[in-house]
Amino acid sequence: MSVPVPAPTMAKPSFKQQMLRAREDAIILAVNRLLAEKGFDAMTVDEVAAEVGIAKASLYKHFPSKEDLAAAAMVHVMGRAQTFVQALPADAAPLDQLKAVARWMMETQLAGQMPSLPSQNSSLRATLMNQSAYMDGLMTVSDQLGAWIEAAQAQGVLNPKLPAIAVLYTLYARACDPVLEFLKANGQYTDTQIVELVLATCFDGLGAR
Amino acid sequence: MSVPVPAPTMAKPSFKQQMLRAREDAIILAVNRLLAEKGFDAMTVDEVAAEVGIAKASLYKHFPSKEDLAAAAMVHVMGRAQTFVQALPADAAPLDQLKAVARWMMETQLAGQMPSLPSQNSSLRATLMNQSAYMDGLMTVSDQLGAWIEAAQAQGVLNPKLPAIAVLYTLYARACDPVLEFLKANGQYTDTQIVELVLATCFDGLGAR
DNA sequence: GTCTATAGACCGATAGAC
DNA sequence: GTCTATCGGTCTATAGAC
Repeated sequence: MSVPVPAPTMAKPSFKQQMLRAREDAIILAVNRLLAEKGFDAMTVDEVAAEVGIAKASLYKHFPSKEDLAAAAMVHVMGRAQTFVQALPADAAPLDQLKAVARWMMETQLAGQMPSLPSQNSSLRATLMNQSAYMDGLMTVSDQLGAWIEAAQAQGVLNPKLPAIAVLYTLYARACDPVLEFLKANGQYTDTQIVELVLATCFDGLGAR
Repeated sequence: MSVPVPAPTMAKPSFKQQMLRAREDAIILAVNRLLAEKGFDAMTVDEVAAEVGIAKASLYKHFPSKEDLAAAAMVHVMGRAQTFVQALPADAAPLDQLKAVARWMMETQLAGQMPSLPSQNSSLRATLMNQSAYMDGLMTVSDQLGAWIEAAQAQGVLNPKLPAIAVLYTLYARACDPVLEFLKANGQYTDTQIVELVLATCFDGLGAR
C-alpha cells in the first residue's frame, strides 16, 4: 500500500530555510551599504556582523571569506542593474536608454548603494570573476549597452568617431564618479540637480554647443 | 681680535643637509610611485623603506607617520601642478589652458605618477588640510582654473549654463578617471590616443556634435 | 535528548609606531 | 628589531528549538 509522500526535490522551503535566506539578504544589504560608504579595505567583518546584528561566526556560515561577502554584494547590484535594464521600455530611443542607465548608476551611487571595490586587489578580482552570476550579468548588460551604443551611433546622435568600448567604459565610470560626491559635499545642489548636471556634462561635454 | 665667522642664517646648506634633502626627495618619489600604483591602504611603510633602500626607522626620522608620507607626496604633485599651470603661455585661449591642464593630469596618471588617496579617510584628510603648502597650491591652482573657466564661458566656448564649480570638479576628476586604466588594460590604444579620446569625451561629450 | 546556531573568546599574521 | 593594535578567520561552550 502506498501513501502520498512529498517529493523531496519539490519541497517548499522550510521555515528555517526562509530564515536563512532572509538573513542572507540582510547581510548583503549591510555589506552593500558599508562597501559604498567606506570601501573594501576599510570595511571590517566585525562591522558587518554588528550591522546585521549577528555573530561573526554566523557570517562565515553563509560566506567563506570577506572577498565572498564583497562578491555577493557585487552580484546583488549587478542583478539590480540587469533588472533595471530589462525593465526599460523596448521602444525608446537608444540614446535615451543609455542616459537612463547612466542616471540609474549615479542615483544608486548618491543613495549610498553602489559598492565600489579597489580594482587593483587581485584576490578580490579572482573571487569576482569566479562568480558566474556576476560575470553573466556583466556580459548581458554590456551586450545590451553595446547594442544601444551602436544603434545611437548609426542614428548619428552619438559621436560615431568614439570607439564603442570607450563609450561603454565612460558610462560604467559614472558608477564611481567622484564629481558626484564633491558636488554633494559642496552642498548647494540637490541630488537630482547633481545627477542632471553630471549627465549633461557626460553627454554634451563641457564645451558650448 | 676677530675672525671671519659664517653667518648662521645665510650659511649654505651643509653636506649633511644636502644628503638629508636628497634622501627626502627619494622618499617622496617612491611614495608617489607606490601611492599611484596601489593606493594608500595597500601601500606599506616597509615597502617604501625597501623601495628607497633605507631602514624603516630612518623613514620615521623624516616623516612622523604614514599619513605624513602620503601628504608629502600630495604636496609634491601639487607643486608640480602649480609649476605646470604657471608655465603655460599667458596669452593662450582660456579653453586651451583648461584642456592643457586636463591633459597633464591624465598623462600624469597614465605615467603612474598621480598619487590617489581615499577621500573618505578622515585622518588622512586632516593631515592634508594641515599642510599649508598643499592647501595654498590647491587654492592657487583652483583660482587660476576658475578664472579660465569664467573667461571661457564669457567667450561662449564653454557651456555657460554649467556652474564653474562643477566644471572645476570635472577637470580635477580627470586625475583619477578609471576610464584611462580600463582603456589601457584593453590594450588597443596608445597612451596618447587614450588621453585624446578621454579629453574629447570630456569637452565634447558622448553625443554627436 | 539531540542537534544546530550563536556569542564571544581566541589565534596568527601583519603593519604601524618608536 | 621590538611592541602593540587590529583584523581576518576559527573554536568551543551554551542556549534554545524540535
